[in-house]
Amino acid sequence: MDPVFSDTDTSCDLFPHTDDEDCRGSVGGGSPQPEHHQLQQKKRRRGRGRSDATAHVVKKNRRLKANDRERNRMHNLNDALDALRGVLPAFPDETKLTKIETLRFAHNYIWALSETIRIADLQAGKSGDPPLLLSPSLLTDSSSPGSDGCSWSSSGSSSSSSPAYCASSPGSPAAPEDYRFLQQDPVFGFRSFAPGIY
DNA sequence: TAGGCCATCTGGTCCT
DNA sequence: AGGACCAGATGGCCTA
Repeated sequence: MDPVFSDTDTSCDLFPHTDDEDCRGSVGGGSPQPEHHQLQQKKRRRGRGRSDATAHVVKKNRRLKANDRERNRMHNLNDALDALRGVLPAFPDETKLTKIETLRFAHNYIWALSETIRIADLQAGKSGDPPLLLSPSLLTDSSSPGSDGCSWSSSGSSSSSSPAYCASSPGSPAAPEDYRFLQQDPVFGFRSFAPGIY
């Protein structure tokens, strides 16, 4: 971190006019010189130093404003991530997804929903039945890998729009037979149910 | 205590 | 010129 612009900086940066000499007195000073020379140097230093200090203050203020904007920007980003967490299936232990987990999970979640729709449409086309979208039976097929008691209810008691908690694995809706290629990610575990994301 | 996650600061770059 | 975006650095907190 640049000590010059750190927030814990001395008043020299923020209030250069309050203790002018203390702040810049050491710059180039220290060596014994004749009095008028010292005075001239002091004047010169003062003139040059003031503009330097002014530029310094301007720079510092700009930096502080930029820091503030950056902070707000990151807060907005975090708010968006929180909103995203809010629409993703929750986890039984209520552990908050990390940022990277949230993004990966959202990616997988969207992918899984798309697959669900695609497969449902295919099945509907074969049988002539009306399209079956997000069927609970489709998503909770107990024979499918990764489905160990997870339930998904679009009209259940838990939530009108969110899938219910998974009993032992976080979040991911159970996959039908067609999802047999889905595998647990060694790192992400059940939270990852789409291949080839990384 | 090491490692992961996070917030914040910072300087660089690009865009308006 | 100023703002937005980005990536690196740093330090704090938490957990295994």
